[in-house]
Amino acid sequence: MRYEKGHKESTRQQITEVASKQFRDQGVSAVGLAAIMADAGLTNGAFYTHFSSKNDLVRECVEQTLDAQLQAISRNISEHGLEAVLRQYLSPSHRDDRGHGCPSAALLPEISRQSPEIRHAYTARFNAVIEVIAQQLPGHDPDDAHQTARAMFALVVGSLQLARAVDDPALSDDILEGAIAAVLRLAARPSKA
Amino acid sequence: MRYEKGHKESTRQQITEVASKQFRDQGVSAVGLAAIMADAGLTNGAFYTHFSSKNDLVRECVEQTLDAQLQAISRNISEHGLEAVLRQYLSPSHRDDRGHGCPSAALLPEISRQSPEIRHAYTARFNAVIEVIAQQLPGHDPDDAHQTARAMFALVVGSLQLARAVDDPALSDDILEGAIAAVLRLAARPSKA
DNA sequence: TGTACATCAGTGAACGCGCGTTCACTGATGTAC
DNA sequence: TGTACATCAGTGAACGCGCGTTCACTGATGTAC
Repeated sequence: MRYEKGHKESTRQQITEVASKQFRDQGVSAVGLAAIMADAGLTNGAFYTHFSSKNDLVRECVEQTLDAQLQAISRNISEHGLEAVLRQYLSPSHRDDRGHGCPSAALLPEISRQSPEIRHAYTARFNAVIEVIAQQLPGHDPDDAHQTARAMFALVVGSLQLARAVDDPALSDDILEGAIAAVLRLAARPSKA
Repeated sequence: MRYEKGHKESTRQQITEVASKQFRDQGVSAVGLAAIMADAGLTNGAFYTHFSSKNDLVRECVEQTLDAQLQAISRNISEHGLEAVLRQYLSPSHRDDRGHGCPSAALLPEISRQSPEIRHAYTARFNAVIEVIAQQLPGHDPDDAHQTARAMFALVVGSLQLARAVDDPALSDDILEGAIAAVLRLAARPSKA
C-alpha cells in the first residue's frame, strides 16, 4: 500500500478531532466541510472517502466527544469524587475553552434539531452519564437518584451556557459559583428525608 | 404617502416576528434572510429598508423575545405564583413549540457566539429576569436569592434543552418533572438555614 | 524476474444552489409654485 | 388648478462567495502470472 497500515483510520480520526473542535467552537451549521478538511491538511474531495455526508461526520463527532467525556467523568469521579468533577466542569478554564469542552453545553439546542440517529446517539450517552452521576447519590432511592442526577446535569449545562453568553466577567464567575453551590445542595438532600 | 401611517413599522414588526420564530425553530445560522422575507410576504431587497444587516435583525429578535418573556413571566408570577410559571415553562407544550418558546432554551449557545452588542443585550435581560425570580425567594438573603435564582434559571433552561434533545418521549417527560421537583427544592431551601 | 493490472487514499476542479448584500428601478403619494 | 418634482416602501435581478457533494484523475503500492 501507498500508506502505512492504519493511515486511513488515523486520517479519519484527525478529521473527526478537527471537526469536533470547530463544531463546538462555532456551531454545527456554521462550520463548512472545506474549513474542516483544510484544517485537517486535506482537500475537499477526500472527505467522502471517510464519511458519507456531513450528517455522518456530525454523528461521529457527537458519539466520540460524548464517549470521551463519559470516560473522563467516570475516571475523575472514582479518583477525585463528584465535587471535584463538578468544580472542574464549572471552572473558568472550561468556560473559556468551548472547543475542547462539553458537547452538551456547546451544542444542545443544535442536537435537538439534528437527524434521528444523532438524537438517538445523544440519548444513549446522556443516559450513561446520568447513570454515573446517580451512583454518586447514595442517600436517594434509585428513581429519585436518577431524577436528581438529570437535574444536576441540566443545571451545570445551563450554567456553563449562561456563563459563556453573558458579557460581564464578574457575573459569569458568579453564575459558575452559584451553580456549584446549587448542585451540591441537590446532591446532598434526598427529596424524602 | 403610498402606504397608511404606521405601515413601515408594522412591516418591520412582521419581519421580526417571522424571524424570531424561524431562529428559535432552526437556529440563527441555519436560517437565511430570503426565507424570512418570503415568509413575511416580501422580496429580498426590502430587508435593508428595515435593518442594516442580519446581525441587526438578530439583535432586535433577541431583545424583543426576551422583553416579551420577561413581561409574561412578571405578569404570570404576580397572578399565579412562581410554581405555576415554573410548571408552564417545563410543560410538554412549551417543549414541543420551540418557535414560540424561550429564546434562551432555543439559542443560548448561539447567543454566546454572537456579536458583543447581542451578548450585551442578552446580559441585561438575563439580569432582569433573575431579579424577578429572586424577589420570589423571601427566605434567602439578597445575594443568595440572586445566586439561587440564577441556578434555577439554568436548571429550567438546561432541562428544556435536554427534554427537546432526547428521542425517548417518556425520558423527556421525566426530565421535565424531575426539573420541577429540583427547582422547587432550590427555591424552598435557603443555603444557610 | 519482469510486466500488466488492481487497489485505494487523496487531488482539485466543477456541479447546482443558497448565502448576505447591493442597486437601479417602480409607482403611489405628498408638496411646491 | 395644473404640473413638476421629492419621497420612500418595495421589487427583482445581480454581486461575489461559500455551501455540500460529485467525479475524473493521480500515483504509489500490492498481486498475478
